[in-house]
Amino acid sequence: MNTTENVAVQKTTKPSFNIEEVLTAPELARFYEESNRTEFGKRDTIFKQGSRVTEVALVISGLVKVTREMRKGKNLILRVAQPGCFVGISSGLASETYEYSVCSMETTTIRTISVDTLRWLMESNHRFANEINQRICSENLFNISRLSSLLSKQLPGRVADIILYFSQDIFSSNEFSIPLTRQELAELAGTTKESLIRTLSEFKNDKIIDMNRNVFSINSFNILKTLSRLG
Amino acid sequence: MNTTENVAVQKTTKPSFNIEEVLTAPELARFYEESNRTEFGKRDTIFKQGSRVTEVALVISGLVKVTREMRKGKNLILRVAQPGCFVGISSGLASETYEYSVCSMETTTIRTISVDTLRWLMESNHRFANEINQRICSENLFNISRLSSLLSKQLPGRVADIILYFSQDIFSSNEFSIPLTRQELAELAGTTKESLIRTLSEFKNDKIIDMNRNVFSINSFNILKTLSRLG
DNA sequence: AAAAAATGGTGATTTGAATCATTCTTAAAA
DNA sequence: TTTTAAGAATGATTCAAATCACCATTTTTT
Repeated sequence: MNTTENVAVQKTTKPSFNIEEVLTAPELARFYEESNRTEFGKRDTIFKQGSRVTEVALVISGLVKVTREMRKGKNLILRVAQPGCFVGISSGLASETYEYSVCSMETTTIRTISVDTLRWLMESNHRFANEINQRICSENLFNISRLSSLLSKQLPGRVADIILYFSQDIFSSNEFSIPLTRQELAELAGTTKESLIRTLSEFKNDKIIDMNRNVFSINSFNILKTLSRLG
Repeated sequence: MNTTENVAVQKTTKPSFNIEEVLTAPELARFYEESNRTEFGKRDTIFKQGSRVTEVALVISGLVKVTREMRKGKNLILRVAQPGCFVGISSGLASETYEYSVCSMETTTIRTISVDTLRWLMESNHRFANEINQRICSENLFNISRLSSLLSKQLPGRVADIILYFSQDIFSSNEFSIPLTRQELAELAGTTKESLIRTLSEFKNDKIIDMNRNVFSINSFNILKTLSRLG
């Protein structure tokens, strides 16, 4: 057995620092001067996969999803980003175009800065640069973890993973309302709408969770964790 | 249709810069002073998933594979790293333990440096830091690309991907000998030994490739690319 | 050189999940 | 309110790939 378990979803969506604390006054001034605050509705496109990268964004309030558009109509939700998270950095620093789309899941405010400004801030402030580096690396490890989970676990394990993900990483609660459709939940679990629904229904029948419409509550964390572990 | 196609394997394994060119004389001196040159045999473990991260490595010569150990006996090869590539950076900068194993595929020389030395170099030299950042981001985009390919393509497309990967990214030739067993090729394509063998045999019967033992040669790049594209 | 182990290859069978088809339900639009 | 559309749910069927069971071949060890 491995020391590193395949917990598909780790605490990588949670921000580990606050801009205001890390940047100096002049850097912060420049950040606010050169960034643009934008508001988005319940389900708007913030960055579109395939379009030219100009900016990265910091989520101020709300919730966004980062999705990879695969073949026609098939999507994979990579992660959900919360206030304090940056989105678009990997594409910004290593690609000409966005390699994924970013969409709001609810009313959301973001601040966008140009890639140049990001680079300037990173050169100007080592601590900031370190924090950004660490986030990129964490995101990378998170993707590796998902790669192995999505590839090696079967449905019950993957569905358990996404329930634990929302409970632990996003809402820090065992009762929560998920602002995603069944189709989107399937895109997070790497499956189809029908299969996801079936698995959720089984969980409900087995009293592992309660669920009405989009409100979920977890009855047995242990069973979910076991399902996640055993795949 | 998307602008960004799911080319599973992109040129992320190729190094984009040379240490000697980027570091200053004193930095280089420190790099050589604080790094250790180590030689490995045909299939040795360099870093072991789950063990405490102390160092990252620069591949000097040879070829290594980066693998994620999933459940009992199930592995996924994440990438093949060539001379000039660093391995272990994501784990080094964002984890206490290695999140993947690194193993030599042939006689290999590496230089290891401590994470502290890596951090020092990154703080000391902006260009070096930028290059490292860019590599981490590329690796991340590469993993995202694989995630979507492995999840959305079926076997012929995934097998076509790995043949194209070795041909284009690793050996830059349409005839090459792959230093991996069938089992390992399966671990790269995210499938089982038997299924991989069957698919390769079909490719051979259809005259898309020639193959005897570990020597592969590509007869039709176009068919492979089409298979990769259509999944 | 003989024995043992690891790797390569094949056929038959099983199976998890995708797909297809349809109904029910909630939300939005006319 | 009625109509229309979008989302949720369930059953029946199909299918790609995993698993199981072997045998052949190559490599390594004794």
